Amino acid sequence: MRLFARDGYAAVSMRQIAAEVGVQAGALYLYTADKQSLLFDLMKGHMDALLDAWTQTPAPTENASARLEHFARFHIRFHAARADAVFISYMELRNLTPDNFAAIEALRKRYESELETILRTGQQEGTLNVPDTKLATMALIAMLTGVNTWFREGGRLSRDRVEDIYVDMVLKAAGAR
Amino acid sequence: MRLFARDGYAAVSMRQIAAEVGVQAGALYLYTADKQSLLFDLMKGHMDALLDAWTQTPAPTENASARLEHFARFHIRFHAARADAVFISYMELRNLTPDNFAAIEALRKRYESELETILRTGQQEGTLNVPDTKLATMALIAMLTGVNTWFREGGRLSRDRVEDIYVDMVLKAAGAR
DNA sequence: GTCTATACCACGATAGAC
DNA sequence: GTCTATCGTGGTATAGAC
Repeated sequence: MRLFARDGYAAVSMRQIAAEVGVQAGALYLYTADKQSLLFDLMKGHMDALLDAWTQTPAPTENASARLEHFARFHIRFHAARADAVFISYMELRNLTPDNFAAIEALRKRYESELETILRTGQQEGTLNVPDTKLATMALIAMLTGVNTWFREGGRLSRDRVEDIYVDMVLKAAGAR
Repeated sequence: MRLFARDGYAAVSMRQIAAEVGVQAGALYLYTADKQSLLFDLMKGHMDALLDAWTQTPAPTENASARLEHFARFHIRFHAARADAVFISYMELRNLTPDNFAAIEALRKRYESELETILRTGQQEGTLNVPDTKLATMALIAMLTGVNTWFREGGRLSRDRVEDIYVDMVLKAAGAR
């Protein structure tokens, strides 16, 4: 995972991976069918963990605006804690075989639909005001996941402060009242 | 550019590139020093074109809120028209040599600082309200560039409608009054 | 379960004929 | 300016000894 995240799937050789874990290249094939499976298993594991974690986090019941804040905080925290897996899951999609790609894509859509449901509910009950729930879903996820591209521990702002600031912008963008 | 965008720099061979343009692999080296230069020149060309286009677009003078809307529309339009170059410029950064990476990074920072200046001015004059100009810069750019990951011509919404909706969310997120 | 050795292939880049 | 041919290297994956 570390090597794929740093150099990219196509640029990492099985020999390098073997060296990293302290065996010879041939021994890797006792644990994985081929290089492609290695990539797919990493991505699948990440998406499963994401959906599991979300399902098991108790959501606020008051209104959709509170649930949106809850989602934003969950998203930032979960993704910040797994920068390598997140990076791979966005960057290496094109290196998946068609079947594997479809499987990962389905999981990603399931996660996105969780946010879309919140936005649609908020629109209906009047606690949120988004011009288009589908576009707002994509826009907010892109914004939140973007934290990973620049945030580094020990910088100007703490993780919690960054989270608060992004939550503020997310709620405003979604017209929370 | 098309091959790099579709399969990734590391996965595309000089032989494939040669076949795409209708020559043999050896002939490519009459036009480029090596594969790395090919990537760098594509990225450099894209960033130069971006900064040139922005500099040459007349910006509104009334207030920062108007300039933010102008920036958002410019960003979406410019990036939508060059999906391949944008994709490469974000995905292949790690395949640049350190020197080449630094050169591209400097250009990217120059572009980001254009948006940051708008946000800071708006904060001072009171037409915008962002919790942190640096974070808002990163958040808004991530949101706007995200359009490219899902937008396809001929879908549910026209390009102009998508642009309007994103502008609405950008202005709200930046606390435009 | 891990090693060494290797089959087979494709890579980037260059040389030299035309 | 483009071709064919090739150099040297390194890729994934497997075979078979231990």
